[in-house]
Amino acid sequence: MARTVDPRRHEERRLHIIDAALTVIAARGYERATTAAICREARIGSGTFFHYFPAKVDLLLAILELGADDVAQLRATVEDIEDPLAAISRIVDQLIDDASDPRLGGFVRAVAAVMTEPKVAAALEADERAQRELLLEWLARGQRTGQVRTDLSAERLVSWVRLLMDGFLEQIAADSEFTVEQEGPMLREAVRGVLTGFV
Amino acid sequence: MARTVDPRRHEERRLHIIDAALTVIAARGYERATTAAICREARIGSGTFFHYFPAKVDLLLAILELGADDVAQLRATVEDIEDPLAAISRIVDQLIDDASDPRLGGFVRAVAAVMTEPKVAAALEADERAQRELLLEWLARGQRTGQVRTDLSAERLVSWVRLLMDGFLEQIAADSEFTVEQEGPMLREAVRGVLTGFV
Amino acid sequence: MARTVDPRRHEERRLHIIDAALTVIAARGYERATTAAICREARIGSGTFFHYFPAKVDLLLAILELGADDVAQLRATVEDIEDPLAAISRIVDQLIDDASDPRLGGFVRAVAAVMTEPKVAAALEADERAQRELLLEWLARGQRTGQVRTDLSAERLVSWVRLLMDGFLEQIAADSEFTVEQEGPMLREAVRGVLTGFV
Amino acid sequence: MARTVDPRRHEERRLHIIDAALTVIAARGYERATTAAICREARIGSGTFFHYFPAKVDLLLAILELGADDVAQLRATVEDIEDPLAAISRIVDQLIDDASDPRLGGFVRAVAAVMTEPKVAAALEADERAQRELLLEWLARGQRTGQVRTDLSAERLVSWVRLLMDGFLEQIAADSEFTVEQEGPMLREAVRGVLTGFV
DNA sequence: CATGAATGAGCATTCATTCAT
DNA sequence: TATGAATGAATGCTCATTCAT
Repeated sequence: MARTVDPRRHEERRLHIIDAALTVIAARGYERATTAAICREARIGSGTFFHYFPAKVDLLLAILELGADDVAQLRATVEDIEDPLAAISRIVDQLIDDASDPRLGGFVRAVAAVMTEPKVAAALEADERAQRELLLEWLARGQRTGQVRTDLSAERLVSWVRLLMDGFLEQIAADSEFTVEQEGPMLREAVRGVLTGFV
Repeated sequence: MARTVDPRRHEERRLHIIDAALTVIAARGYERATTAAICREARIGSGTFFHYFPAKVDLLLAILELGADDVAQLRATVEDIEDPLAAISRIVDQLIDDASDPRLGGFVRAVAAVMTEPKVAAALEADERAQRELLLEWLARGQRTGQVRTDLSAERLVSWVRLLMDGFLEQIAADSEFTVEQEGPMLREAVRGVLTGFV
Repeated sequence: MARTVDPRRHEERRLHIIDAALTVIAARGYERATTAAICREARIGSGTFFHYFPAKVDLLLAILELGADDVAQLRATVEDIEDPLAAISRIVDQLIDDASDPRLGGFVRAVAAVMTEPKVAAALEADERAQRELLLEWLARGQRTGQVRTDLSAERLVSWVRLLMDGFLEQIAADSEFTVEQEGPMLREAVRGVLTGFV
Repeated sequence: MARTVDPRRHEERRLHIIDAALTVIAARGYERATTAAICREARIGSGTFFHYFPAKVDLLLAILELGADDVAQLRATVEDIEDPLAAISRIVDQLIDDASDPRLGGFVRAVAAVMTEPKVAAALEADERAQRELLLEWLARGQRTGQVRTDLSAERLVSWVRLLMDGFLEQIAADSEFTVEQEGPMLREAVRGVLTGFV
């Protein structure tokens, strides 16, 4: 009668726990998101939790992994776009889309606070690098086509686009008047302003 | 008639602990900054810590209080400036100055992760409000003088300036290539760009 | 469908901890009965302790609860007795029985020292009230049948019976020559003396 | 200019601290009566406290010492009385007098809870022994004169008188309706009842 | 003498993790 | 596989006591 794992069910449940964790971590921060609270939210026993994740930190790592996947997918999505500025716009749109999940801001804050943990730092850095690389390619291309200013290095421009994106997420999280719907377009404008120079 | 408290020494020591705490909290985050670690950094006994702060959270509150004082002082500093854009520039310069302390970024992250705590949330909101109000006044004045765009409300513009400032701090903390010296001028430029439109 | 809680085992373990606590508290007093000492006595880990009781004080409350149950049971036991004096005698016998547990005296002392704690005070008052009420009913009945003196109010008589009972417990605890076996009968006699007057 | 101790002032202050301690200990119990609270009550600095008492426990010991002195004084007071029953009555009266200080009951409870401490146990036992001895002498004398029952050993009778006295104190402390004024005479009656047999 | 700042041992409690069922 | 009872290391905090002024 011993049936081995149903991988589908396993993955489904794993994602269910991740989703619950996202909710709890975004609301309380990583340290205050106790495994007990996550299990309650996910309606599972604590034992089950550790069936799916060897340790609490691995749950965080799994979420970051998912983020890395998203970047890979985004990279594929924009691959076929011709116009560099359009591609970058698409990347920014993706952030705006993601920011619609009200948990994202809180989660990003939460993760930032655990950067000490070497494993988290590594995962985060990989994520960061992937995102920067994606931007870097399109910015460099834009510079080559003359659509993006060249008085700043592509690397610096990446940092500034990231600055806008991070700042955007933070404002969304911090200020209830600052809504994705209203400010999303402004973000696009600001990114374009940074890339073309403010004049 | 015995010697009683020397308020000077008391305040000095208090600031010493706060300084040590700033270091540890910035490096590890609030939760992981154990009182033991802070005491070690400050070279004091645990009893001494609680002699100066009734609870760990009050230390955090004290630091935020210091931040509120800084805002008040900044407000006084710019009071006499005539040109609104110059005043705003001065405010941005202050941030750039503050950001030279490499701990600030980590500390801001750390605080963001504890916003759950009602007392911290209240203090943070007060801080935030003070900063926004200061900006708001000068932005509104700038709008009246026609130096600042008026197609966006002053409130929204405040949010965008804050977005740039928060994002700047985050990049400073996250990216070692992103230095205050090099990017400070760019921040001023970006703020001006936001306020005048990126035409 | 995994095995869930076995309520029987849970209750058993809970009582085991309570029993250990009774020993330690009686010996050292409540404050000096550290949770660590109780855990050692019960041969459990500190985590287990707090698995069964949310806080140390709740353990004390649980013990007092048990006492309240005993009073309820005693009330039921004497319910069918006809003769008021016999019923009161039965109540006194119960105390004498309980006093055979050498820990009782120490425990009573220990509890008395924690009466500051509001929750403890409330529980203790409830206990006290239950005991007084039980006595009161039978004393009043005894007064109506003429077996109990009526020159003192039933309430005052209750206080005096309680005085004897509390004093008895205290002597048992304090004086090794004062044994339940030898002095129990004398207590019965003294109670009867109080109720009928010492002519 | 160095003047040595003024013994009068020293003793005065010492008693002042003891008085404050009595208040605090009676209200909170010994463990919860922090030295800080006692110092606050006595309006002295914590350093001063330890000038007068080497350790907190020594304060308790000093209070018990005072109790022992009272017994000695009581012994002297009754020395000249002829009638044993009158002498015993005088001893009981002393208790009733002492019980007028509403702190006594709480203090007795508090001390009972610290009996673990060997030094306290020793002091308490000395106190206890002194009181018992005083009673014993007069009870034995009463037995010899035929005024006190002889079917119980003098030692047992002592225990019973103590039982009444302890129980009286406890009721005073526990029951606000049970007042010294009203119940004092009843205590005298009860003691007499115990000594002569309840018939 | 009087003071209170400084100390650290000791305590209650939390929480990630293990494991028998 | 899923569960939750059991665990103990780690943490924030209290408080008696010391000592320089």
